[in-house]
Amino acid sequence: MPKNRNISMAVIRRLPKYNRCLGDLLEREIYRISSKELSGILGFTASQIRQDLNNFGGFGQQGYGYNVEELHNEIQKILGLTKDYKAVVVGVGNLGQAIANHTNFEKHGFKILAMFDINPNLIGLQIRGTPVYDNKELHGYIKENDVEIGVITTPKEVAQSVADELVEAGIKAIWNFAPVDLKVPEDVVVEDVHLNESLFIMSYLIKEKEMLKALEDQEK
Amino acid sequence: MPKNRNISMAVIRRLPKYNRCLGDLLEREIYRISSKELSGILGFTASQIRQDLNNFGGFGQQGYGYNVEELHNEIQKILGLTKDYKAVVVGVGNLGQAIANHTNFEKHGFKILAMFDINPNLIGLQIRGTPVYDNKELHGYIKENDVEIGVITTPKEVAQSVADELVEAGIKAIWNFAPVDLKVPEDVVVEDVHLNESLFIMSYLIKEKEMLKALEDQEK
DNA sequence: TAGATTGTTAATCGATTAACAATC
DNA sequence: TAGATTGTTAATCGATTAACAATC
Repeated sequence: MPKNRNISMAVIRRLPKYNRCLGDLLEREIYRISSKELSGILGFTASQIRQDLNNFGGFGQQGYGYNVEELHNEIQKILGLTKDYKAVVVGVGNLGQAIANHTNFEKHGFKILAMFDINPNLIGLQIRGTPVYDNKELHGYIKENDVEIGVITTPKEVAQSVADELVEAGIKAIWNFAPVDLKVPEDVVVEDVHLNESLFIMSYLIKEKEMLKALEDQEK
Repeated sequence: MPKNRNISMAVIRRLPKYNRCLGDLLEREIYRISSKELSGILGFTASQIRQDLNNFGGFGQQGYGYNVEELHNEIQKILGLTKDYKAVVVGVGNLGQAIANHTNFEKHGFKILAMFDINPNLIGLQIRGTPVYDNKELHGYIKENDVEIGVITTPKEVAQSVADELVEAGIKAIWNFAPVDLKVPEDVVVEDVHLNESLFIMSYLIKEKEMLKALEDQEK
């Protein structure tokens, strides 16, 4: 009976970290854990962990802590990982293929049914078992197969128009790898993976660390 | 003359967005912009934009706004994009290859010199011009070529030991695609791209949006 | 029961927004 | 000069941390 509603993005972005941590603990056959111990592993304060979890319900027990398996199950439910999703990839470049072949996603219930491209050399091929169709068939395919997720790995120039097609066909969410801010109606989810931004942030941090080091050396 | 020091991560993570936006404006031959106009494009408040930029210096002019080209140059400098970086990729799976072949990174000064793997079938190959070497040569190669960035696209089981090798060889930063929290000395930068987490967050948001919609329908 | 640890309220801290004097 | 818009200080908002009563 989750209390839900108005969970902040800061909390949501930590949920997968709890999920992974609890999975690891289970693998190590640890079945009980306190917020204090979790704090040691995750690097969040125990207080924050208790606050975060209590957004969704009281999963712990005073004097005991949390049952790892139970909490793991709850968080999987919260994340929506207990159901399967159908996805298609648009843009059969290296990145698109890498994602389609990434077996790990399927393990978590994200099934990539097909890929789409405009390149006639690719259309009709099977790439590791996943068929490549013509972009023109995108709309029909999504409708027919109740596809919920569209992955955009096209060049940035066509990303918005692909997004429009996906929305038009009734997609629920777009996993966007193109370096653009997509405009979609508010009932469509967009989750961005902006590799460029990640790289540039790393570049900034390298520079910052070097400046800091130079400053320290100077002080000596 | 940047005032730097103690810039919050929230600000840093917005810098690439300013950078991209300004690049787009230049392409559209717009040479002058106010924080108010930027606000309309980026979706940040004008106030936040001025605050953000003033962390690094006063780039604007009262009554005029910002010179797009000048500001773009400044932000590129701040991000450290005016110099070149040498990188290697460890783990020649689909993702590793996708990253090595992603020409866009090279355009911004990130040069991928070589890839490393333990698979004897891959070692010795050239993949689109990038040579694949044996993991054993990693340490020597990094030292000899002054490689600054190591990209980890290995399975998660070996990611930490690869990170250790990279650190040992004197790398400055790790771009980590493995779903683990790497432990490194504090003078090494780690920037994570956790695709799993991104996917799970999307899953959560889909569920949340569905619940919201169901609730709205109920109210009618 | 005594000890441990949660759930939750209150206090603190940091980031965002508003306001406005400075100035181009 | 008058209008526009910055840089910057002050006010607000939200997220994190601390504290502690409830309770297993």
